Amino acid sequence: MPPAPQTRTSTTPMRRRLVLNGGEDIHRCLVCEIRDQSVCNAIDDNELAILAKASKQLSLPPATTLIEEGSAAQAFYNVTAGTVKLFKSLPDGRRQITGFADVGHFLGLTNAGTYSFGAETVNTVQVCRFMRPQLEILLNDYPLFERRLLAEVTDELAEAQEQMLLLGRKTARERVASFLLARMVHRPCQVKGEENIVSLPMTRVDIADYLGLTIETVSRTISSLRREKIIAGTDHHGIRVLSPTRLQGLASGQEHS
Amino acid sequence: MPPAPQTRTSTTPMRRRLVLNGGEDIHRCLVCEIRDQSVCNAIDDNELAILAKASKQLSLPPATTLIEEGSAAQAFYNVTAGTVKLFKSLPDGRRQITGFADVGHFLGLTNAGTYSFGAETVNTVQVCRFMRPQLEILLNDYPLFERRLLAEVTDELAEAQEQMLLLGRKTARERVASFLLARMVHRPCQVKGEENIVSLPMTRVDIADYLGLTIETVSRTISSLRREKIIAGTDHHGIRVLSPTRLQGLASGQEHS
DNA sequence: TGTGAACCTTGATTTAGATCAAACAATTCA
DNA sequence: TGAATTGTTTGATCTAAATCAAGGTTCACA
Repeated sequence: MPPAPQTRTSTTPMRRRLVLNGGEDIHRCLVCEIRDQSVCNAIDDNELAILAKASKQLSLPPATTLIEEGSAAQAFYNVTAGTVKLFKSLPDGRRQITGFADVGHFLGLTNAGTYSFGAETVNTVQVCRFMRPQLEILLNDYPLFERRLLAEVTDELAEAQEQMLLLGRKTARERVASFLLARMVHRPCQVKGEENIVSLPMTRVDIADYLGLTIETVSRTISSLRREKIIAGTDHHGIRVLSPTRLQGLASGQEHS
Repeated sequence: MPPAPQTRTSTTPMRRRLVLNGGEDIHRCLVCEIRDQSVCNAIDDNELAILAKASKQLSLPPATTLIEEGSAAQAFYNVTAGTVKLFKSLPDGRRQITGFADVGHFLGLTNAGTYSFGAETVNTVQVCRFMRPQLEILLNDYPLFERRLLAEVTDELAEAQEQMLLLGRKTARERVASFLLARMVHRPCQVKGEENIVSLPMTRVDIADYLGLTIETVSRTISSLRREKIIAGTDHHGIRVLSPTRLQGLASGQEHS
């Protein structure tokens, strides 16, 4: 696709020239289907060319390292397709997945010069990459963008606190139930009549590393929920929730009350 | 102390009048000793009267509820003295402390209309309280303030991720070591020659609820570290670290490598 | 379409930390 | 000052989840 001619208006300040170096299709952001799910919806329609130029779209195969733990913080990513796992590790290899970033989520924000976490694709992923200087220009020039990012980070912090409650105080059963429920609520299956299908693109190892359990415990717990007809298996990467109510009760520890 | 006369300059936009309703000493922020440790350092010296008027200083006794879990989000607090614990609970009473906010830290930021967490003072605490509308005015009028807040929340998220690694993957010994080390590093004792003294204003119950353990395990672990001469007790609320190196090794799981 | 590798499940056994129990400080306040 | 209360330590026992072990599935690709 040939790049469309630049149609900057006279009101655009000169320093925005700095971001106009991507060489990508400037219509990319205009036609982006998930824009209103992400921080990019803070940029006005007639400024989207600037956003497109500030970022570069990348398509990444499964198990690609996006961010190496401890490496220099150079880029910021917005996920437009697929799922990325974020994690922290101990020297002996123990790993904790701190979150899954799927469609509409960003990753790579940090104050330090180096990333304190790693990031790897779970499946085939599309991201828009913003290099740090470009990101800073966006933050400076678009107050709404900064506000949106603040809101997004605040939400992530609330999610992290919920996960601390899970890791510190919930049983294995409660953890698995919480996980399935959260994925059902936050990433509902789009197909009609299939609302209660939870997609699990990640492996059991990833689920275990997210829930602070072993793969054996995750597997046993899922089997047990299946035996009790609370869930039903479609295949290993999809689960149908038969009783959202019971799952909800389990997740908040109200099994025997 | 009588309130000093208002000396607003002619450049102050009219809508800032909205924040000029505190009736407090407008010099409070100017003489605030911990201003440069907090988000307030984003406000220029000659604008500090606005900050003082936008907030109200409160002195709170130990065990005061600042934020009720699930209550309407009406205020934002900046801690200027003492320590506040933030927590989340399950219906049956299990509790996870998600962090301790001490001097210089803020609390109460949320996107939702209600707080998803609770907050209670550990000891005698001084806070500056900003009501939501005032906070929003500050965010709108002072880009630096907003930027500083974004940085602060980003840091908190990184801390939360570190805590998830602790809760999900560390042993009791590693958790206690990490906790002592983090408190030593982030809240160093000011007294000269006493650099390795860690102050623990919270009870064992609080430490246990922060580390995802029971009080018995916390107590036993501290006793064991004392027996091994890695730490020495001053009293129950103070610990001297005898070997920061060994503690650091323990905290990152390198005990037997 | 078959074969190896990666992934998942189930069973037996072990263990770190929880729970139960009791004594021992420290702090409050009458 | 001392009795009550709250907080801490230590010991004995239990258990949820880890570890160890072995099959069973699924998937990629030759």
